[in-house]
Amino acid sequence: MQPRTHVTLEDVARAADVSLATASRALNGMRVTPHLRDRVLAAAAQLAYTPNAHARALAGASHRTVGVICHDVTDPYFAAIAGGVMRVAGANDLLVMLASTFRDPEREIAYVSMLRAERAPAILLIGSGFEDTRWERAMEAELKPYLDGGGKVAVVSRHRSLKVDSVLPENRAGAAAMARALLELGHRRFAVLSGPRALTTVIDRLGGFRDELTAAGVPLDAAHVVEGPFTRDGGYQAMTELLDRGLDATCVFALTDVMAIGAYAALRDRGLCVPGDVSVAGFDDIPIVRDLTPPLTTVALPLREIGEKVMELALTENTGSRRRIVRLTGEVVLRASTAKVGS
Amino acid sequence: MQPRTHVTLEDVARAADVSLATASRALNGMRVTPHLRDRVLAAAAQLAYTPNAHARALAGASHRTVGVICHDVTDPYFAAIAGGVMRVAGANDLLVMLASTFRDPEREIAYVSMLRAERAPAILLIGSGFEDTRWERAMEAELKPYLDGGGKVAVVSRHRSLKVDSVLPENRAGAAAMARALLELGHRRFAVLSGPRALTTVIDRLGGFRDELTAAGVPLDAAHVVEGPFTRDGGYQAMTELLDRGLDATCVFALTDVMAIGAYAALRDRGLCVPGDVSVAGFDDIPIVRDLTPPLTTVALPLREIGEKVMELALTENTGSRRRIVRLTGEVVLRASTAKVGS
DNA sequence: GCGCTTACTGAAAGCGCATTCAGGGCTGCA
DNA sequence: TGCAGCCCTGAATGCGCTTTCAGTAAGCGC
Repeated sequence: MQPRTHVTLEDVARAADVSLATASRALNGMRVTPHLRDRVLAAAAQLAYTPNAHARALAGASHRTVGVICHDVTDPYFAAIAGGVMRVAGANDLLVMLASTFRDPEREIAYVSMLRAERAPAILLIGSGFEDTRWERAMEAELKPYLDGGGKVAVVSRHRSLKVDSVLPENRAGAAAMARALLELGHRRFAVLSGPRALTTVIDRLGGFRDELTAAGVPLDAAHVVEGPFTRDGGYQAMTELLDRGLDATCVFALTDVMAIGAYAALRDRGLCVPGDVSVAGFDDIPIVRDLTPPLTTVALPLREIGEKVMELALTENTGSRRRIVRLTGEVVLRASTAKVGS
Repeated sequence: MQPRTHVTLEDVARAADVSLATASRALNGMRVTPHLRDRVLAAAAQLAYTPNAHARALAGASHRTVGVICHDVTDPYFAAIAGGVMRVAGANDLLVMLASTFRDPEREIAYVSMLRAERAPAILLIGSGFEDTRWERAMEAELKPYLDGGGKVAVVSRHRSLKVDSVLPENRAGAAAMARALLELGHRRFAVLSGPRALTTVIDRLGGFRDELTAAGVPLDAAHVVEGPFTRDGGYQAMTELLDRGLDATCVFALTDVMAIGAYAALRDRGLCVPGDVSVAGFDDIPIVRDLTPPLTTVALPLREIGEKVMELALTENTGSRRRIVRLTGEVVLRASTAKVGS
């Protein structure tokens, strides 16, 4: 902000002809003679006075801006969760500082540092941590003094090594349930559109899916797992690679809906039909997938609720001695993108 | 934040056995004897010192958190623009406070007030203002002292009465171009899925479309314009209403892509084909519409660029005497959702 | 009407930092 | 060796606010 001078509390006090302390009290709703209070309020309104949040925070009043860090706001998955966070934040008269790391761990840490500097009362980390322990260590180191200082941290889908309150979608169970559902449809030859191996989300979803298949006697060949970034284009590329290799699967499981969208496009570009030629399933149930053609079979996560819960975790005191974990189950939703084999 | 005490600059100075001033200078990269500087830096690292952004802001250093207010982060249109804003913000080492009003004007003003209190160096307003002058007045009143205090404001698609730097998509021209394109395809009977009449975006897009049709001798019957909120469900409802009335149009123009998505669903639920039974066109070109079936004909706006530009406007000084206006043109992109009449 | 409690008010301290203003060590030149 | 001049350091000030602490006026019972 420019060096231009602002209206300060002192100006208001002078205009109302009361002391600074009285003006402060009047503005903060503490007991003040009605007569004086009115004068202060009138003066404040007349001068368009806005208290300086920095001075206020510095003087001890807790301030009301929480920090939220996600990978990418333009991704519907994060947008939906952020929406839930903001609903709860708004209801509690909180401002949200939303940062997008664009999947750069370095930037993520830089953001936490800035949020620490802001003395945000809470920091929310949304989205997979990097299994790469180097970064998780750095993050822990960054978070520790913050927590010691009384800050609150809550996370979604984060690496377990971070000892903080968490919202954990049941990725493993959800993927396993999807495996069962697909097996039930008669599929035996699967391919997986996977994400960066380092992400905990990938480990859980891929692991859950693979283990369930293995248990059913239908092992998943490593050659049928293709990796790509968790984006629409990543899904497109991965699907294309699969096709180039000569896909011999009847069903493709994309670890996220966004990747499945890319897979649809790749399939369409090759003239292949979903689910006629190949069934496709996703994970997350972002709002748009029910409007795809065909609507996507997926594991439905209560995205908005995830956002609400993580904000609530940060807002409520943890009275117990252990960190709290809210587990939210995903439910398989069968839509038209998956067909019975042989039908 | 809790009353728990933080590591302060004083602690660092003491640990490094230098004065407070020297510690401050060392940390801020000003000239200090290397020997002392190293000691300070080492002490800071060792104590996990994080400068208090509030104290810093209060002491005069400009602080680095800009405010962005949009209607709804979960809407891909706003998410895409926010993405652009964040890219530029990130490149400039700025934090973004992103607030979602959920289309409540009262909340929008409350957010501006909070941002003023935060002494954010810039406030960005993304999305249609409410033509209802009552709110625009209130917003002006809120913004005036902020601007007088040296704050920067930049807006996207905002009502013209706000005299601030603006990014303006060419809504009117874009809609007119779309009208021409559709006429060229042979369509003569149109329907429009419109949004809240009060929004400037609605006025421009609807006006541009209608005027162009009228000019071509194909007036748009008021009964063929249905209003709904700018959401997927709003589009669904509006389309359904049109269908219930006995739609006799060959082409439906949705004022936003998001509404068009809802229209697709409504049409599908009635067993109607796009574009076989009716052509559909949208506006915005949010990323997902090219993955719809059929891909949506729309007016493509450079959404990310819009976000980048508005952030840049706020970051650069306006040297001229008049407010700056960046006009971005939309381009008609014909995809498979619109067909030639009779073909 | 006097003394005491109660209820507000106002002065002042201090939150953590950037910055100004002097003062002191040092270099360089004579 | 002496003095001007420069650079760097440290003490002190103030940013705008909340909050304590002391003080004063009002209210009450006697």
